[in-house]
Amino acid sequence: MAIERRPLREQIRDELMDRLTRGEFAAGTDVNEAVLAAELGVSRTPLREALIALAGEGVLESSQGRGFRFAPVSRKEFRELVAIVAALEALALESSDPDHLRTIAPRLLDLAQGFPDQVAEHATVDRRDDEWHGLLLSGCANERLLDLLTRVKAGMRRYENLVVAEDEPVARESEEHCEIARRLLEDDLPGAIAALRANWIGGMERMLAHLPED
Amino acid sequence: MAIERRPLREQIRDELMDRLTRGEFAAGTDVNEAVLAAELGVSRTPLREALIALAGEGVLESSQGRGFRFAPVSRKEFRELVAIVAALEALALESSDPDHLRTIAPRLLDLAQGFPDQVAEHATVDRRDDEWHGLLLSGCANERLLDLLTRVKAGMRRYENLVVAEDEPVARESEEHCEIARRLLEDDLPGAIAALRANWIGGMERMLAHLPED
DNA sequence: GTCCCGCATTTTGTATTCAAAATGCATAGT
DNA sequence: ACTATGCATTTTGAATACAAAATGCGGGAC
Repeated sequence: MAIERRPLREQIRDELMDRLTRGEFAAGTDVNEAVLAAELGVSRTPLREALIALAGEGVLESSQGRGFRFAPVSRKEFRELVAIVAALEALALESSDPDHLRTIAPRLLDLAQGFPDQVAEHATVDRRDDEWHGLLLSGCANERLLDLLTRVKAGMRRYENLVVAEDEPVARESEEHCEIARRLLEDDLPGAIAALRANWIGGMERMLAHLPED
Repeated sequence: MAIERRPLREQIRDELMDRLTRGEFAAGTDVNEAVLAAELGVSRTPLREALIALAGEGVLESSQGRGFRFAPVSRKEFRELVAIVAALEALALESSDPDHLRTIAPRLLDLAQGFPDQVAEHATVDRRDDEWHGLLLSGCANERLLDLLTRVKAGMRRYENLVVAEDEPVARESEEHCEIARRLLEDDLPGAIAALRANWIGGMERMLAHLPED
């Protein structure tokens, strides 16, 4: 039995991210520390520590005397975040071991091909997408880069539940993943990186189409 | 008179970064919260909040029950950080307004040419380097990217005071900056980006040569 | 009726207190 | 002599208490 021994602030951070992903917090709304702390069954101290950590990831904003609020969303920021993640994942791929990439390529192809047909709800699609990208980057030895990526992606999570789910984009996404995997199979790293960039940019466009105007 | 009205945690964070840059904290050493808080004249609460923020930037590490320590340095991590910053600055340049770049190119050239001759101490060189890169990125509209860059660069600051200062590298740095500026003058954005990457990689090599082995 | 001022209330920011875990040392046992 | 165990001390983690700032409301002036 591995008993849970982590600081409360981390558990709270994770719990808040979970709730955020579930759409329980509206962007732009204030955090009431006392209420939230009571709800979580902890004191304000570790809660505030978690809030500060999340503010560092761009999930929250804070202003003097006014506390924390869930960062407002905007099409502009979404584009910015996608550009950053695309560049970072491209770098991660670039600095991955080519042998390892060749090894995982078949599995990546399988994953991408296997699931597009079966209808899945939004959350499932996202989870599978995360898994796929996780495997793609599993050969990157740059730990700081992987750290940074997870943090930036955390900042993107608040956009996931804003888009209206559709069928077509899922199929498109799958096709793009296949394309990347195929390039890797052929040892065409530059091609794979270009396809990866295209995947992010394309995904962004598709999501922007379903994002409400500011 | 603009009176200082910022949360203590932010002032503390800045003060700690200042001290870190001055080399007052050795990498790998533990933080004693009570002692440091007393030294700064604040309570442990805002100090811990600052420490958590710095941990999010990779300057500190924390482990359950053992508190915070200044993150150990390694040649591996340094290479990782440089790779990240190079990619991010390249992206920033890529997404800058070409007109603006052309406008600032002369000033960049001036700055790069003006100062290599005069001998300057390490801290001055770094500050000037920061200023130059700041100007270079001044046309980037991606706010999240600029934010991220400053945070990642903060994580790099602990390496600055580890290298033994030399004369030759400064001159080399200056020449590379000139090269970048010239490319921008000629409207050669891809060339400028390549030169920028080379500048980071080259600077890394030069610093690595003066970094002690792990 | 509207605007402004001041007070009461709420909420955040910081300090202090308490609890729990880790560290170090001394001692007993092998 | 070396290891292990128990206790005292130190240090962190979390909760509570206190102070200061912001918000909201009601009354009065115009």
